[in-house]
Amino acid sequence: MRRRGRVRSARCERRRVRGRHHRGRSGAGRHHRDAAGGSRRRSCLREPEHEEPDEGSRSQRCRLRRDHRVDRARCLHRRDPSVAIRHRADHRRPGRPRRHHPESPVMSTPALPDPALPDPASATSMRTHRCGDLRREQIGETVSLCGWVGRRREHGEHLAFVDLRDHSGITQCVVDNDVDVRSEYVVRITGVVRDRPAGTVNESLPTGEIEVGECTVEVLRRADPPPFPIDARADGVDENIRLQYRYLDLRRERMQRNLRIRAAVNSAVRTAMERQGFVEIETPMLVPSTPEGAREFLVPSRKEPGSFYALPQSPQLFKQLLMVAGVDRYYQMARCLRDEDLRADRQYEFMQMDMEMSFVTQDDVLDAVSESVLAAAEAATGERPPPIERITWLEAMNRFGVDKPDMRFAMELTELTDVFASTEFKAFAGAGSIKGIRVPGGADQYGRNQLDKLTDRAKSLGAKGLVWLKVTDGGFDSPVAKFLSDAEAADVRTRLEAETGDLLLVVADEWATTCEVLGTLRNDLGRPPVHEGPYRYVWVVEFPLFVGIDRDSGRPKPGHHPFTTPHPDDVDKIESDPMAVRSIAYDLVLNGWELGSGSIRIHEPELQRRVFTALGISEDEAARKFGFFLNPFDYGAPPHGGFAFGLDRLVAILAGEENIREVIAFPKTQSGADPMTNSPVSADPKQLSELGLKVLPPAT
RNA sequence: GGUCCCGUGGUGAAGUCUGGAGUUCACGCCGGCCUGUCAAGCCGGAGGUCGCGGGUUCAAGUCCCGUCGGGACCGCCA
Repeated sequence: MRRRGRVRSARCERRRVRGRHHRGRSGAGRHHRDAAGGSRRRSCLREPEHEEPDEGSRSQRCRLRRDHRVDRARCLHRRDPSVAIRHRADHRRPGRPRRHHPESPVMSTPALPDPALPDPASATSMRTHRCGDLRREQIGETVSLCGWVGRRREHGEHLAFVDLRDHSGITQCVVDNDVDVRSEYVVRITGVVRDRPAGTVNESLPTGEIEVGECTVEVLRRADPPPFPIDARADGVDENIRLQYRYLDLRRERMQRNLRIRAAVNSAVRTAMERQGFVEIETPMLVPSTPEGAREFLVPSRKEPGSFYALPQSPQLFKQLLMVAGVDRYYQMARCLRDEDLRADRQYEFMQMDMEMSFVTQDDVLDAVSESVLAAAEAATGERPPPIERITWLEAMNRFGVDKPDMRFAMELTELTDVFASTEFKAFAGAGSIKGIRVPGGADQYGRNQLDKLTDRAKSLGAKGLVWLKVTDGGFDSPVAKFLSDAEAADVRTRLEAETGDLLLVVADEWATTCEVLGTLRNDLGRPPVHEGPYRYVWVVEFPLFVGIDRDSGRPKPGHHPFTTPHPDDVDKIESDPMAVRSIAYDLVLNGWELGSGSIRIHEPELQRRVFTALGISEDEAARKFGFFLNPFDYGAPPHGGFAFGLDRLVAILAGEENIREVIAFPKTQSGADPMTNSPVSADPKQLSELGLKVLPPAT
């Protein structure tokens, strides 16, 4: 009872302390943000009423997200991509003794630990094992674990189960004294590994056969209750709150796993590139602004007020100059920055595996990149994908309507132009291209309302309209059925292999529009979540050299960039039929996500001149805009080509995530803000004056 | 620049269409009970300026306008 009294008083005191602490913490948080200064939007964020998280996601989205999470977990369990990462200890040779002297110094982890050796990341001066390490082999050993207190299950004064958690997993510790430990306290627990009593094994935990008993608990740091549970339930928490407390979000298994998949991918990519003789070379972050491409982040120069650096949107020009420099094979895990609007698959800053090689053809580049991507996939999933297939851009457009086809599902575009060659139906007559897709069993799933929405969607994508046909036993249920001849109706049915109950969607327009609209609808209606089904890697090759006409200048726009080599078979057409010229440019696509792109570059001045001319760029303009880049070629540029793929996207898909923010430790929101650091913040007037800058009042 | 969805105790939701007292549910938190639990259980309690501002109304979480914040998408991303 004496002890209980102590506990009570300790808790009472804690309650008092906690009350003050809470207020103090909130105040401190505001103070911190106040110190950062900011615009009206940010000062609004700092208001007390905004201090507490107050934004919740809506039911449907959340339910979907939760369901998705469950499915994903199942799926991952099935494919088992992360076991090697999560439970590296499993790979230890049984019987090999573990080091468990608290004094044992442990040096830094090698980049590629030999899985056959004891994991050097395990023991430290303070612990003998990580929380996910212990198995039946350790029974009888006295161990020390360090970590955060997860769930506690108290059964009166002499028995409490504490789930001790670190990045590696959870171990149940049986505490029979009354130390006051609460959620997320940082503790060190020393005790003896023992068998769990019969019937109490937890099969859902890798450590579930054992527990640590006779525990001595040292509280290393008390902690306030977290704003959300540090487990899978936080998947449903508003992302803004997760980002505000990212350091807590990252404690969760899912996020730890994602960080480690990312590290494994990085490591595998580096190894694969180095094995192939590529040299990692860093290129500058402060670079000149380049005339073409994405909007750049500008960095003002202090030494030269009024002049600016740009942050690189890619190391493109440097890597090509490295080829001129005779490096032969370059690669870099390159941070790239683009000031364009953010999306689920786009952040301001992102990582690319950037590479370039000399004296090569397309096959050499594709082989080298494939090796690196497949090695990364194997590292993350434990399974090496089959060789990557190739299709041409034209085939991708015709069959899937997009240049980044998701080939995990069918619903391919079907050619119908010839069916309606002499149609009476005005909407189809004279259309450049008519194609359709079949939504199996879609007739019942799509009511009038949804079909109207699909039509709106098609129109917003540039189509003049959308024809829908519900397949019935005798024919079509459709507003346009009466305009189709019997022969046309029969042909449509046969071509699309339509069966009763299907929904058919038909678009008639210019070829590009028809493809694009149906390709988008195909994705809208048929695309599975990114983590489902097989991984379908595909090289899309033979991109057109020019795509579309620039609205402002009236010139053709380069499909990849203006230094891309035209396809040798099409070089003759650069002047006569530029839009028909293919290029040696290629994209790598995974499950409908563009992972990256590359090309064989032009290294001959004459060909470059012809392409510039086709692009409407005069010699003067070329010299002015690209001289700094192309003049070095005159000192001897080797034939070369390269590629870059986005690591964030690759990791996201391999981790089963729909959003690259989930595989970035500290991402930005869609508006480009970081709720944790509250960036961006307004600049100190002194900084501005040093840089010779003045902020204009907001235009109204 | 545009379209759409969403802001309700610490967290997630219901309530909003059809205005009538801050109502409800789950988790968490605080206290009590509890010796084999494992997202423990039982009992009790605290906690909200319904994002913010304006309007309509006798009356607004609910209707209208604006605004801030989050998300998805179009434009943009050579």
